[in-house]
Amino acid sequence: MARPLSAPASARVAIGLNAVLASVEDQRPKVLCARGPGRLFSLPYGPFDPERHRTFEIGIREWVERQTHVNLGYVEQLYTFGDKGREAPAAELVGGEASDRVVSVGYLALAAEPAAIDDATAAWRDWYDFFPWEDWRRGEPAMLSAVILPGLFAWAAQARDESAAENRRARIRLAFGLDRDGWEEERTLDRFEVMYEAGLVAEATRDRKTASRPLEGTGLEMASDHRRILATAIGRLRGKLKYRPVVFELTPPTFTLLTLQRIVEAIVGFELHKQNFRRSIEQSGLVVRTKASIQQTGGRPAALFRVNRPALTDRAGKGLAIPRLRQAPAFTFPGAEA
Amino acid sequence: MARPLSAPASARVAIGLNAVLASVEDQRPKVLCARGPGRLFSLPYGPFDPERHRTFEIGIREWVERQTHVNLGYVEQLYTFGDKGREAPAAELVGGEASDRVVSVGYLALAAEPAAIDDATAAWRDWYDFFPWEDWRRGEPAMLSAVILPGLFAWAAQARDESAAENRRARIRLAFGLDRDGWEEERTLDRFEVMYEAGLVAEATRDRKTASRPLEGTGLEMASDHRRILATAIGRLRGKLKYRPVVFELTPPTFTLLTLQRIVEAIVGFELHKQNFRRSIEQSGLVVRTKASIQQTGGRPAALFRVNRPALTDRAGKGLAIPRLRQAPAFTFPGAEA
DNA sequence: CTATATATGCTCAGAAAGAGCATTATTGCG
DNA sequence: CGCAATAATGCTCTTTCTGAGCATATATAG
Repeated sequence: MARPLSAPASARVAIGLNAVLASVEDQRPKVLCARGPGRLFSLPYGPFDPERHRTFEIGIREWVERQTHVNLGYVEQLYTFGDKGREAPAAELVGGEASDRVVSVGYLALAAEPAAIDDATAAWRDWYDFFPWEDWRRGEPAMLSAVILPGLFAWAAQARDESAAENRRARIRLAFGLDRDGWEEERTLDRFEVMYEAGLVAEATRDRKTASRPLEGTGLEMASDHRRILATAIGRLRGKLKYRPVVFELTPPTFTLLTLQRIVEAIVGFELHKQNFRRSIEQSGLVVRTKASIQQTGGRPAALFRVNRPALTDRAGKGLAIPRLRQAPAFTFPGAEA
Repeated sequence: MARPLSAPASARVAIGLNAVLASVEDQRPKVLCARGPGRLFSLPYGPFDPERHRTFEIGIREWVERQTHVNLGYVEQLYTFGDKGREAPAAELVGGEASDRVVSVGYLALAAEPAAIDDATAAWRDWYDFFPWEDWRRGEPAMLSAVILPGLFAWAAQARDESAAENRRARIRLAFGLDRDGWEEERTLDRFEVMYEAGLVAEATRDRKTASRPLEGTGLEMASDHRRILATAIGRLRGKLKYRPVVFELTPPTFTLLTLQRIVEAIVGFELHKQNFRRSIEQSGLVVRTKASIQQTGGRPAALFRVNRPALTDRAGKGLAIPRLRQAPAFTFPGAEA
């Protein structure tokens, strides 16, 4: 079992740090974007400099905070992306020579509010601009059954043999909740990857040279594999909500329970049962009622709450209950499936 | 917002792949270990060669399978470790010059059974040799209240001010379940990190030059930060069991429900309620009863089950229920705490 | 045949989760 | 002012999930 202490020089690669800096504003989940090569949106990216940064996290915090003046409350490593071909498009712009391998470590960071960005090349974007099919707050997104699922089924049908086709169908079922489990909001990445493989998103046609054209309604393209990273981040955040009290990294100092609910809904992408949401939040002990209350437009004034900081560290083990409304009616699988 | 397409040459680093290859044999969770420098145990390690491997996962599979002849069923990226100082000990062996930064991407892999290793320098070890306090199957490990907690409390008491001390105490409470939530098996990494910071494990005394001596009963030392990686893997696997049917990567082709239960218990580190475990397994539809049965030593013969493969992909969304027995009586916090 | 050791079947109680009804406060308008 | 509209809050009910434990069935070892 070889254990070389250092890799051959040929094996050196550059490491980049990608940040998905998320925030919720006005019932919209936002992500900080830059304009990459070819005017594509991209995630803010900074090289990791081993000379200056003792850890990745220090590196990420430093350059994000310096460039955006946003104080990162919460930072979490997402995934390390090292697939070949990630940088292919860039290499081709440069002239077709074999591109340097760039490995990037993706981070998820949360900010309480989308601070003004002083850089004209950067802006906060609603993350559903990139994943319109992920927002079910106003019901099932139309492009799902109109465009995406038909496209996926066609792709499944093109498989070389029946076993491969069944395999593709199973992946579609799982990712899009066509089986008894229904739509699982945290499968964001699975959904994007199936769509990518099926050639339904712009990145797919760009990365391969094949002619399958991306469809309308499959969201905005991003540079490199940034949309995949963003999908990973959304899925991770959606999952994390349930078992860690991370929402409070996104809340203002004081908020009503409905505000809190809207923030959660913006992230998970569907509406919650109001009364049950309050019940579980109040029981959790993660928030405390302040004496103040606030009246929004028409309606009984709402009590203002604030985070119960000590409970946050003590009970870091608990997340929020996500009381769904009636399970969205599962799609029926056209042909071949029940 | 700078987005350099390639990092300066100074920023290049070597990437290593570390594998935690886990298996369960004879009611013991095992991990494949090599003997590192200084005869310390280490995790198998291979350099990532961007020329040869299109993805990390391909790289990991290739060299682990080649060297161990174990077919990796399940492979999952764990975390990317890039902290400075990770390789300090090695560098010092080499002569004290500034060590090259090595970033390592840790992977968790599962194998159905610990295949014979043809390499004298490698061996399967019970992972509780490294984390004896994590095995509660025969009740609370003695060294916890005898050695570890006292050590941690002493560390908390040494904090510079009361606020820092309370902070340390909160971390200890959370990691070791001293508060109302009780012991949470998946907090393996938190526990190890607190112990490391408190100087209770051998790695801590080795890495700093300080004189705090590691205590008896705090497990076997590993090279570099491999024990941290292993702790991450154990925690991840323990958590994953609950929401993905990964156990079946560790089972023989056919097994009794008790065998399955023992495998789960080996991983989570505590005993389960037998009847409730069966109930949930049978309801899950993840296994099917075969006609065969088997009689072990004394006792009614047990039905043999096998995995229900189609259900595994379809219902990949569900994990196993972990029906705990009576919550282990929470420790009481000495002094200062209730 | 008896003592033991499991495997299996079932029941019961309490907690958690999903739904929906009823009441209470405010604002905007005739 | 009285009424409609809009939320915020309080509660109840039912269904599931979970934790525990009792009872019965089927082997093996004397």
